[in-house]
Amino acid sequence: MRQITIYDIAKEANVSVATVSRVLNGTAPVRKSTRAKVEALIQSYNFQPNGMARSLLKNETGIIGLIVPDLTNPFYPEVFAGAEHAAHQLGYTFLLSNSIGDYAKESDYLHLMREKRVDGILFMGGRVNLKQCEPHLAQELEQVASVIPTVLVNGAIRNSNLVSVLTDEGAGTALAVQHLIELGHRDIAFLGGESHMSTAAIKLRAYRKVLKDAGLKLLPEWQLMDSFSIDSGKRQMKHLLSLTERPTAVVCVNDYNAIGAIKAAVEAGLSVPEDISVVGFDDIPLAHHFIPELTTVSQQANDLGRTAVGVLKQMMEGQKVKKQHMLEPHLIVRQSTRTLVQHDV
Amino acid sequence: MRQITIYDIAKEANVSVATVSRVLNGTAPVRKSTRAKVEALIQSYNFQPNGMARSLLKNETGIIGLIVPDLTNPFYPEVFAGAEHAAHQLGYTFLLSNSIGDYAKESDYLHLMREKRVDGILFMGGRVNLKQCEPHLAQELEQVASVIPTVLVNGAIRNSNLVSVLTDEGAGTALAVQHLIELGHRDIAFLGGESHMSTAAIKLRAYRKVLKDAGLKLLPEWQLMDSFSIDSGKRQMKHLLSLTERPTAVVCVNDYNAIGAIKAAVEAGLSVPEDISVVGFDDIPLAHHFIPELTTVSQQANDLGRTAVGVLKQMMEGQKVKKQHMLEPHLIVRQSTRTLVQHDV
DNA sequence: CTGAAAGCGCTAACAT
DNA sequence: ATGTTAGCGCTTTCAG
Repeated sequence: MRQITIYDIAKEANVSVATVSRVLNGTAPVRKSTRAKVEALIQSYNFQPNGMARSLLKNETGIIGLIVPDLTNPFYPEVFAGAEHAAHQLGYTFLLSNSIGDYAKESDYLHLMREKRVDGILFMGGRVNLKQCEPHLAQELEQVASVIPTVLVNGAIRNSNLVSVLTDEGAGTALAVQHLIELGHRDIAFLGGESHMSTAAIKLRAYRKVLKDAGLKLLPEWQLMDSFSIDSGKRQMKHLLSLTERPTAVVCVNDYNAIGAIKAAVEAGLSVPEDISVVGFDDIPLAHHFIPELTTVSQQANDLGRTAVGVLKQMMEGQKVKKQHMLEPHLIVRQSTRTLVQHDV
Repeated sequence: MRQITIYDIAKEANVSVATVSRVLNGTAPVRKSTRAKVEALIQSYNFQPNGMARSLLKNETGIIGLIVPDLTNPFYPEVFAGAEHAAHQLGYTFLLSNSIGDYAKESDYLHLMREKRVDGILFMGGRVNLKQCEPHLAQELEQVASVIPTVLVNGAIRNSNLVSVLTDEGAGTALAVQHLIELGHRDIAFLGGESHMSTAAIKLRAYRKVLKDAGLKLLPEWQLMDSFSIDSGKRQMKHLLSLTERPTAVVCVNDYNAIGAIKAAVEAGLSVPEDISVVGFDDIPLAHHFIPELTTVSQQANDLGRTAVGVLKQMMEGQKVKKQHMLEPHLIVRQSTRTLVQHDV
């Protein structure tokens, strides 16, 4: 059914629409009595101005488009929460889309958001997590970004001008490996994710560098790549345990992998951390509720979201911003790692 | 910077805006050559029609407003995923808001969505999960619903005409309790959530009924109410273990409570399910990755989301729909429950 | 097959 | 302090 408009109110109050608009927005003085009359009408009709009309005129929607691969991965809701909090204070709401890492769907949504004229875009996952993003996908993103302020969250696209907000994952991994070394571990493996993703590559590189700098063993068969799931962690740990030369500790590409690894170890009759130390990455909420509680690297997902909105805001205001905004991760030591004890005493 | 409009295209192609509109929407035949000319221009300018203008005219936005208490609770992303999938196929996108169970924020968002003229609203959490919703909160919701098709997901408001899609939580709890009884348990406790929430009340009632019908012990001190968090589960289990008369199994209001309960039991030196059986509710993704894997009741969160969108769609099309759409939950038996063994042999 | 023009609901000059 | 009016960018009669 047709909703009440500003005209209906104006007519009934015997004033012009301009006056109604004025009381609505407080944009110019209105005599007290007229204001009261109008306000009463607004109340009684429960009138709410049409945002589309206003948006069309002002050329702004108050909406930020958020493209996320999969909200079911607890990392993203955390980022979302941070972003939402910041955005709400600035008066923005989110148009949200799950891209499921499907590039076509990402493109779909990119177009949709352009059509809907969102004021800004936050893009996570999919193509911006690739080690090497295909040119046409990158170009599409740049094209959109040239019209709508866009920031890549927790990812980046090389050789582009796209601005991104991300965690220093290399530094985070170094923290994890160093922690294990300090605990006396010398045989440390790396459980990776999909090798074409930049996060896996960055972390592997950091892992190698720290081990090398420490003069420790760098076995190829201890550098695994699979995917980011719990099952992947299980598979990789199973493989590790089947080797004749076993590591005493593993660094995982993310918390899911770590959980999978622990499950596999437990199923094989080992204890964590007594028999093998495991460190994760991300600090998903579950990490400190799992048994054992997970030692992990916090990406401060909340901050990531908050910062991304802050940067986006600046861009929407037409300010110039840095191309890269790096957040420092930090190590959270809990129960899944501990001092190496020599079993062969 | 100003974006290209249909007028720019029209002028450059030497046609009227009407013609451009026609090729854009295929709403009337256009001569092949003109069409080609226009399409070329659209391509080269990378023109994208302004959705706001169209929305204003058509009086529809293609947006569904989704109000959720907390995406950080893994149940909701699951619902979202189901809803998103269904909505995407129908051409809708979501405007998403975290209400954090804050009624004022819920109201805020309700107004916002009305202002933005979303085509429909999906409302979860907060006031619709209350055992008894305050009249003015209920009224506000009804007012919005009278203007915008609205469905309550996984909740309801008594004595209202608001339509809702929900799981039969009573039936689900009965399933859980019966399962324990069949395993030989006779001393079964209930770990609840906040007592003013309908879900806690409904589940408690079902728990009582099944036990009573089976002629089993119904101790008041085994019927706990706290909140829905992991910590709450811990607290409640700790309390239970401090009693002189301990249950051999517990039914929890949700998976978080169950996980907390297990943690507390483990910390107290017990094993699950050897010493005590635990069943959860919701089947969050974590449930089958936890150690031990959780026996739980699946709400089929995905279905909930999908169904809600289906019902909403019907409402948006002006169809009449049932007031209540009940989904049947089912039991998923995993590792956290098992046959009672007599310790006092 | 194509163009002219009205109008969706609102805001913001510009008058008065 | 208030009214008139011109758009914002698009779709859709209504004419040709």
